[in-house]
Amino acid sequence: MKITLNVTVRPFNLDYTLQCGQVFRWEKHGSWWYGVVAGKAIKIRQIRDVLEYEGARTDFIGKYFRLDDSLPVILSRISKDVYVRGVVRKFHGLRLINQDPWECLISYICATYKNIPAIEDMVNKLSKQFGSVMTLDNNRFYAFPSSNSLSSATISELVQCKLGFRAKSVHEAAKQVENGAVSFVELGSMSYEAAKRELLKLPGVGSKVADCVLLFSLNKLEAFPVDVWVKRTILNNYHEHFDDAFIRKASAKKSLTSGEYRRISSFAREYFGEYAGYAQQYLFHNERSACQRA
DNA sequence: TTGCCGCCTTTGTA
DNA sequence: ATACAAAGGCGGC
Repeated sequence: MKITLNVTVRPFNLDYTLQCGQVFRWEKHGSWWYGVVAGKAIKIRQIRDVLEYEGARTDFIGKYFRLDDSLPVILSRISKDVYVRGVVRKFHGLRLINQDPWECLISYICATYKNIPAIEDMVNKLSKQFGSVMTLDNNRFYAFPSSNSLSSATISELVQCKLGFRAKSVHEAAKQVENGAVSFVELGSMSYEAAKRELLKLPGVGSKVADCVLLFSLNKLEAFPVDVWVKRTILNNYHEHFDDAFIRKASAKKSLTSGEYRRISSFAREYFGEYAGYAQQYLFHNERSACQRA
């Protein structure tokens, strides 16, 4: 199956989109990217204007990669100054992905105080241990485990997947999803603020994790997750929007208080506007790629 | 109500 | 080798 994008009207860069650290389960072999989405193995590649794929329907690909988002409009809206304009130009075509909320929630609970390679390792171990196996091009792939399978796993089994202190949160969150205490369908229909209040009730979910779930899987494009990289880039490049005492205090510490988090993310939401989440992902990817480390 | 401290596993890197 | 950083959260005071 193929989609012709016409990238001048509908810009898209598959590599930036899958490499920028928003998803953890895609791997590139040769020119093809392989991943498991919605319980099915998919392969996809991009050659200039053409997106070629197997294992999914066209409408699913379009929805997953948000191909209906008008990137020219979004990028022009968030390009409020020369700095962000440069970053947007550098990674032009990067799109947010519309992830499965359940997988996104567990992935970002695991992401707490871990770097991206370690997160990929944890999520792959969870999938191999608890997910169903499938084959594509003679390679084995594993579905992301269901809420039922993670809620019925033991803590020690989860610890063996290198989750550490996150194991209890993952287990408890899985139980709450499984028993219906949280419904992603309901969250999707709520406002950003209301959905965030609900997510914050889950164990292992604070402001940052909640914003990631809202942005990456619940269509709340105004969400602006602030992790260590985003904090760094905002305080360095937008310091004129904060007083010196705040800059010094927030820069010195590794983790933010909830007040400091709110101050940075609400500044960004007001400054970048309704598509602040897109700005966040471009800035995050730029800050991280400026550093050599994965 | 808010702020600040210390701790929470594990892995990789300098 | 030993220390530090990593898409933070939470309970204590």
